Amino acid sequence: MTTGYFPPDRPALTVDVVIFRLREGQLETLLIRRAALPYKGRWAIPGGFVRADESLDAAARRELLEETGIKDVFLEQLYTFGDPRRDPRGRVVTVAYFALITAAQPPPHAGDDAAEARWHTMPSLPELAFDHKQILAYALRRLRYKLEYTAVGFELLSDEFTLAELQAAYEIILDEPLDKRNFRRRLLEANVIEETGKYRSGQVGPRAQLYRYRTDAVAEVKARRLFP
Amino acid sequence: MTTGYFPPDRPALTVDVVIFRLREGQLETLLIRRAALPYKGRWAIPGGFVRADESLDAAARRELLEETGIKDVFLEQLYTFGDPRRDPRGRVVTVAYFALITAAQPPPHAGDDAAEARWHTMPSLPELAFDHKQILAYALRRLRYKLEYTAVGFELLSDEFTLAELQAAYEIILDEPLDKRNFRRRLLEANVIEETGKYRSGQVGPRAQLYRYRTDAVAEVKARRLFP
DNA sequence: ACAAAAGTGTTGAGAGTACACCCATGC
DNA sequence: GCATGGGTGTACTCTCAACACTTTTGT
Repeated sequence: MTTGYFPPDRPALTVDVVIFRLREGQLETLLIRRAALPYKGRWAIPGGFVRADESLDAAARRELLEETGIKDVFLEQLYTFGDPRRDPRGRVVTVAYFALITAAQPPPHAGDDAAEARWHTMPSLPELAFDHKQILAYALRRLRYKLEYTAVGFELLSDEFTLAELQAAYEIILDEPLDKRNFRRRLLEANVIEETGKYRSGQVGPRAQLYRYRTDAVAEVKARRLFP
Repeated sequence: MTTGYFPPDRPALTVDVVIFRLREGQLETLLIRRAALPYKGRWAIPGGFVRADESLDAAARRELLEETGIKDVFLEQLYTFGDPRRDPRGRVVTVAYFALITAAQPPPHAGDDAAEARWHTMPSLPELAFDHKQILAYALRRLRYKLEYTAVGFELLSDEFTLAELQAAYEIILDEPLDKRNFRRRLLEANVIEETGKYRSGQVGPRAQLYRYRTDAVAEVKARRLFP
């Protein structure tokens, strides 16, 4: 950092928020259809300009609220994309975030800069505006990665959940089947969830114990070191 | 992303590059003493404004070259810091990078915005300008983290190195002793280094085999999953 | 000859993985 | 009564961690 001089030509700064949820056995992300040029009519990750007096986190949180009406969710800075030609209008640098929300949230409402807002299932996405395909791929990679060494999976479920639901969430995101007994044992031994004493019933079959995430749990896993 | 309208008041955008090297058994970082207000005379992480036509990576690379005369090093984006009050002059958002270089590099030369550039050993640092203490702490955490699941340690050594040197590097950064036999076995089994056939001699004791990093090695480690 | 540093294997403990059946409930 | 889904234990394999001596070379 920097001289006392301030450059006159500054890039515009935006935040883009990749929002994930699980629904009906699928991973979904919220996209908006652009109402304005450039890329008018294309789908894009929701986002907007950072205001003069707000932090980046606050800007991301505000965009999330405006797009979906949701607050108090998991939100994490992802990466900053700054290729000079990523926006045909001129220099726009974007700080990408990713958010995880539960399926039981109010439906999105299109903002003034979006003609439409809709959930898209992850494997089958439309063409995206700008470099948003790249940003989304990055977000998905990060989600999978975080899932493996962090207790972030709970952010996609409601407060109380069964172990079967949690396992299903992991299987959807990691895209591989998991062993039920091993899953349960490890999760319980890790001491990050606790029984609520309540049960989910109504379906065919026995009632399932409901669990909740232990807020006092420290759920970071040490990676197995290779070096060394 | 965004309407067709472009906001008139944009934050200034800088890159700051935390540069690490190992020297004489210590982890060092390059700091510059600020020649201008604010924080005149304080030590700071080298950095500068992003130019209109360059990517963020290019800006970081340019700053690194200007501060140290070095190119072709390990450089990675770290995090973007955007608190509205982090710079008293006004809104400045900075994209932090971190770089790893070998000790055998030309000495730094102070740029026009720095009164002085000097290497500081990591545990004992002076007071820093802006939020640079926080940025540096973040960079160190990331370095340690990366070291455990990535083959990044080699970036701090010269092209050819002995296993003892590599182990010493790990011990300095992780700040804990490592077992020699386990270290060697695991590293060799991981297949990321190869013998050069040459030896380091001159010191008391037997000659030590020199190794080099295998450029074709894929050196990412799967984390041990906790969830599930 | 002595000090410094390189190199080399084995064992025990713990974690990870694979695998199948019984029982409660709703229809 | 039957289909669905919840819940439970064990054995094997592999990885990880702890640990000490011999040999080479420079002074």
